[in-house]
Amino acid sequence: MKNLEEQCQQAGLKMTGQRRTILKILQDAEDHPSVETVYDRAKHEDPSISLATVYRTLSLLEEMDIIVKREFNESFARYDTNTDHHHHMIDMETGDVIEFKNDELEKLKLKIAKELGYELLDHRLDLYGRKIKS
Amino acid sequence: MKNLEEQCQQAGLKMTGQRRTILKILQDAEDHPSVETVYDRAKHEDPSISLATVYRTLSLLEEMDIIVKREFNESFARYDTNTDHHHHMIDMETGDVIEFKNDELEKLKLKIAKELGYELLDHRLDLYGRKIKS
DNA sequence: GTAGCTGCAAACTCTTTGCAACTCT
DNA sequence: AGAGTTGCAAAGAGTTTGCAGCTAC
Repeated sequence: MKNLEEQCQQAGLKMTGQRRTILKILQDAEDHPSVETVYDRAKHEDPSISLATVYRTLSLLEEMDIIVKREFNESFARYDTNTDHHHHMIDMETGDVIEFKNDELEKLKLKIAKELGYELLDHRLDLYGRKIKS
Repeated sequence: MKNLEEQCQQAGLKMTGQRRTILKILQDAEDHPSVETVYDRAKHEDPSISLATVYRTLSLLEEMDIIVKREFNESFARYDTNTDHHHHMIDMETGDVIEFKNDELEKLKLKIAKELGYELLDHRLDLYGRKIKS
């Protein structure tokens, strides 16, 4: 993934301490953190940071297509740092989110859209399951 | 689709006027109404019905697996009266939601889950697109 | 008669926003 | 210096809940 700080600077955003903190958290994130999670991690670095700033920054980054907002069947949103096209397997016991790609699926979804008479602009596939103990 | 009123009665629910009203609306619905939409339609039949009752009834029906709660990328939930397994093509220009089924997809999703080491409990595929003018 | 249901209003959760103070450039 | 950013607290949307009265069984 590209350097987020550079991308933001080039877009003309002011690089404040709070933004640097949030960008670093996103860059390092290997999960799909909620706003609250980003806020908790940020407070660790900078205890004075506010939740409002986290909300504002994440919305901003989403508009810039730097991160993607995801709404699984939860009461809150999560953010996805990896903007490559992929899908999600959600572990219903632990809440873990596993990313995967699948070429067959990519072909199939185009075919389905075409059959319905639509040009495909976006899509999502979320699988919900339970880990099989082996 | 089976008669909703019967299903509810058999489950031991009291058949109040409000419930009858809501069940009729769901039975007749050909779309994926939000809580507010169900409420609006219900008030038409019975102006004294309350939003809280609509919320309570829909949650109840969802727990009984009579309807399915859907969260598209909107700030509110919709309910799906058709519990057959199907997916959605969302028209990004009009907001229309088209249902479809696809056997190939059903097979593929099972295969993917298995490869990831998961037992599949639920899933969703939403396609977002624009109608092709012919 | 009574368990369960209802309407109302208050409360709750997640998110957004107005504003005065502050800070990057 | 000035536009953009921040923290705070208040407000907003959507949803849930406690309670006293009501209703189906």
